[in-house]
Amino acid sequence: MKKITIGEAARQSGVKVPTVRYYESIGLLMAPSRSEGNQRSFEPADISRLAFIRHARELGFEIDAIRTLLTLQDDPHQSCASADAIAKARLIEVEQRIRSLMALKAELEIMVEGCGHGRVDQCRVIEVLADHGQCTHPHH
Amino acid sequence: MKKITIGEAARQSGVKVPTVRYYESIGLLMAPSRSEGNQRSFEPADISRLAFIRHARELGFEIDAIRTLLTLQDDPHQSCASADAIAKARLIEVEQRIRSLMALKAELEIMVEGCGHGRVDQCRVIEVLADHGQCTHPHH
DNA sequence: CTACATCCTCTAGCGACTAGAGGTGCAAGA
DNA sequence: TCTTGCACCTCTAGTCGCTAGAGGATGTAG
Repeated sequence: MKKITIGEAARQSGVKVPTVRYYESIGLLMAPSRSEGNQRSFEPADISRLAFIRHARELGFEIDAIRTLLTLQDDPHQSCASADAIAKARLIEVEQRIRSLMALKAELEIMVEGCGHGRVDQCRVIEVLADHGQCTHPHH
Repeated sequence: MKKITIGEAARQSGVKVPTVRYYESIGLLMAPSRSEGNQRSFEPADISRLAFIRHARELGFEIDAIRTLLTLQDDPHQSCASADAIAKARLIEVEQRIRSLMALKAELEIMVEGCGHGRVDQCRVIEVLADHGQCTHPHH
């Protein structure tokens, strides 16, 4: 079997080298075997696992959630109810975040549009920040 | 003049007590005068400043950006071009974040809808995570 | 054999707080 | 007046998910 270095694993999975080591250190990735000269030697399964982690991180799952998802993946006979619950919770988070950001966007637009590019004492950006009561959408 | 304790300042501004002290420690808030017994004694202007900071934080501005916005607020004769630029940059960030979250939302919905609530080996949540190629929107 | 890239471990730092230990101040009730 | 008990004080360390750097070992190509 060919030896996969940490650099190669990083390239193939899209996870950076120090991050791979970090994942190993927090037990998200099994410590791989080592070469004569103490260098990590990964297997194809490790690359898949890293890609899984990376994708889950991109979707905004927290490390602890990923830990659960990984143990589920490791045992395919389990019920996927936990995985479903984690994904649903994340979906709700994302939906809330989007709503909140939309409100912020509206408020920022008012600030930016109202700015007459003059002096600060006429600036709507500063003014709106100073007085929350002026927000059209007090969602936060 | 009445003395405003840190607890009162926190209540009125909506910033937590330890956070007020933190803001003082990083120089975002002038150190207030102290009472006989070494307790902080705030003035109404400090409350406004804290409310300003809190609002800006809620809008997602970073501490450094807020520092700039505060110096602008302190000198109303300056041009508000910087404030405008900061707000515009933040607006662009928020818009990008919304777009990205919409893509995530779509992907999470596919995962959750596809979940048959059976065993993990048929679970779309795990499957999609394991294979990024299945994403309909590879925006990330 | 000599560069040079890549690897190793270890520690410290990022942002923006938050938690906790261990101690002091102060107002109100007995 | 004393005591209870909350609010205050400083200081350090922890949170999350990495990232950067020091200082050294290994592996490969010319």
